[in-house]
Amino acid sequence: MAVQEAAHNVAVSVDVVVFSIRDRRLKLLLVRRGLAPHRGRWALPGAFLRPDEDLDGAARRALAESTGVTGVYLEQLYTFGRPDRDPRGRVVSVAYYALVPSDKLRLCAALEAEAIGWFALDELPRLAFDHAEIVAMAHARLRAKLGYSTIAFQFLGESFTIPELQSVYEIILGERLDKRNFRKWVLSLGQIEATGELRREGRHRPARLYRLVRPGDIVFFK
Amino acid sequence: MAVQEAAHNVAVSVDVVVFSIRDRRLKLLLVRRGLAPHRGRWALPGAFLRPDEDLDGAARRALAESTGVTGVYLEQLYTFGRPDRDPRGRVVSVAYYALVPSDKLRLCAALEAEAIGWFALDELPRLAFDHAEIVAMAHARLRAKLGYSTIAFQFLGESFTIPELQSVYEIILGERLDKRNFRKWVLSLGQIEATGELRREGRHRPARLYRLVRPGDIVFFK
DNA sequence: TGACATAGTGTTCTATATACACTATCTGTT
DNA sequence: AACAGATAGTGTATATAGAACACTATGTCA
Repeated sequence: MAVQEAAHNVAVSVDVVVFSIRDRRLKLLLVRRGLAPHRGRWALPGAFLRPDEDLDGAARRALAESTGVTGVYLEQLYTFGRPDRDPRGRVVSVAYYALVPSDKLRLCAALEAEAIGWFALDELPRLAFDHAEIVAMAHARLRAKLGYSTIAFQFLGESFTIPELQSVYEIILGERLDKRNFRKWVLSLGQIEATGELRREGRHRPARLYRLVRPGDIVFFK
Repeated sequence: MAVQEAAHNVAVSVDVVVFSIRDRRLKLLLVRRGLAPHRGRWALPGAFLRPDEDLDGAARRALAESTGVTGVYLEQLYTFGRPDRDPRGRVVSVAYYALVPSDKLRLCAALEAEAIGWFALDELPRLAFDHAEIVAMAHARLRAKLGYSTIAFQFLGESFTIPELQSVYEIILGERLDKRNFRKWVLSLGQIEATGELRREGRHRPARLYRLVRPGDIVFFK
């Protein structure tokens, strides 16, 4: 290939920041490295780019291999390429982040016995490579996008109650919100509609269920 | 290098969308390719990543080599890696965009005789590779960031008048703005202060000059 | 000195965001 | 059956931000 003559050769990897809400906290999935470098340290799930794979495909593969999860929201975040970021050689990493709804997590419970763990964002272990920097950027992007997109709905199943959605916002933003104002705001977006069903849970009044008007789409507003 | 065993080898390039305002229009700099593939077609200025260079450094080098411009605002945009995007082989391109103030452009007037051109965004020629896609994403990012950052000031010199700043917004957004509301808004941000000087230009009342309170910083608001 | 061109200035109205307290409906217990 | 406990659901008043809108000020050049 002609391009290889002019160009320095580099390995390209993808790393994925996998967010989910568990135990009413925002957590991310880490894998414990079995090999050097940084053996035994926690790291983001990742993979090297394969010859006929595009970047999104490599990120989906890395996610599926570590969690078994498919079909979730995935977005490219930033590309990290400091020459010394990997002691094995020149590795440029294209970072992604993924949002996994809690109900998809039960599917991969079997995997959890292995070297995989969910960590709250404020209780992260020391991470391999420059992964702490990647996580910080992913967290900032997630918080920013909450305010002007339907990204938060990706943490919930197909149908959800407004209090459930509110708690997603509260957990990610780290602050309590007024439930009257929240309900008014979310309904004014025109993105959700009542299913007509109720969800009963606990010994109290059941909540109305809603669904996205355009499920699967991420909508930007304002 | 151990990493090369597991990893497919890829060439990494950077491509830079260089924006500037010329003749009261938003334009971008393109270079005419002298070599195959896409010989003779217009393309974004770019470079292959060198062994000891980080990604930002490669982007600054590509910018300097094509325009002679240094010290301008530069931001990573997105990474493009479709397997077939370059017929020479596997090339992953980390795209950047740069904002060049009009007064820096006079410095590289000599270069303009060569295979370099400035093109208005709505009059682009057919571009090489997937560069049209890169340009579209850069333009969208630029417009979005206008509303919540001081990014627009990067198109102006150290001191500027409020009508000059307003025209930057109008050119990029493609719509006229009310000058009373614009002035009120921009002053309310607290990011600029009057220098006390005036700029006389043309046969009319001179305008007050302003400067950024924190020159060099890009500030995000709201 | 008058024509012309752009700079600079305030107020009103509308829409959006915030603050805030009580009633409704279910479960489980006595 | 009724009561306690828990969360769902509702409306109004105030404050803030954005939008619409027309005239005066100050320079140059003929």
